[in-house]
Amino acid sequence: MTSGARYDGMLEDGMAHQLRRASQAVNASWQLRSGDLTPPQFAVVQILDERGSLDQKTLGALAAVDRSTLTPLLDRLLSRGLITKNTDPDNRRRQLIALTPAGRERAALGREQARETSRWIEDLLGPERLATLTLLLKELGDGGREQEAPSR
Amino acid sequence: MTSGARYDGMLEDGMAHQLRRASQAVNASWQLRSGDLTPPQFAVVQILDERGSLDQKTLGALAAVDRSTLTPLLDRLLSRGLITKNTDPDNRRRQLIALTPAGRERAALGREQARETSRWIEDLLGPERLATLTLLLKELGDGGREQEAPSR
DNA sequence: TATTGTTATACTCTATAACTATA
DNA sequence: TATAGTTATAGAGTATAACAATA
Repeated sequence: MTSGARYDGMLEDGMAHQLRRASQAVNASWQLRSGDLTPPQFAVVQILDERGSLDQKTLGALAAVDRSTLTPLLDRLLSRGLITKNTDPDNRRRQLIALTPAGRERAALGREQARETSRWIEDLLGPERLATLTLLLKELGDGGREQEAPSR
Repeated sequence: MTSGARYDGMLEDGMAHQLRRASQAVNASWQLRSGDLTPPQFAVVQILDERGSLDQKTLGALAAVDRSTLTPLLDRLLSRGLITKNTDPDNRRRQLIALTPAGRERAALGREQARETSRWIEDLLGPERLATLTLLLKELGDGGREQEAPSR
């Protein structure tokens, strides 16, 4: 579990490290409750629940999952009976992904579990700072998409 | 504040997802510059540079890396000539890890690369919000350590 | 008996490149 | 030729459990 002392020195600069540590904590809290859905899996299920049937390209973009990662991820959800996968008759290159009834149930449960994790973080930081953190993370996540290649 | 009032409106997609997306962005920025050191590898190298020789248990705790993850991670750094590994004569169960001269050079380069990533984030968020984000992530990371295990 | 680290095992994420089948 | 998705491949992180060596 990697508990114990923390590093507080020069890694002040290492945002990647801070993000990783924060993720470990949140993921641990999440996993305590969810157990059987990883964060990207949960994202996929939530998005499908919100938006209905989607092709893989759209789904992958929304969930921030690479297409070559998405295929095996969907395979796992498929084998658990949470989603269906059907060729789009209008464009037979596309696979349309949708939640099964069991998938929709799992999504609803997941939302409640996410709320619990949220509450846990709120107990730690307070509601205002949780809102601030969410906002900053979202900006960081969005901003990163527009990153330009390095000049070499 | 009303007792039942919780901040659960904006977080339907889940904090884990936001953290993951932010990590993707920062890791991409980091990888653009660092290329050959993953975030946990970098953490290990930085810690060794700052604190000198450390046994694996201490090192793993500081870097937030599980002991069974640390062994192969160190193997990779070892095969790249960045660290040395020697049995502690005072306690032969312990392996003392230290940076080689090449490892110290890599650490110095890594600090500069981390600073560049930091600047990139600062350009995105501004200095004040970068400081806020760092603080909140640190609290979140620290807070997670105190999470109790589930009763099973 | 307890501690330190290794190994075996398993799962998932991540991404590049080559490939299939459509369009 | 371009697009959607799959597959092959490779590398790394994550963790649990069993184990050896040492204390």
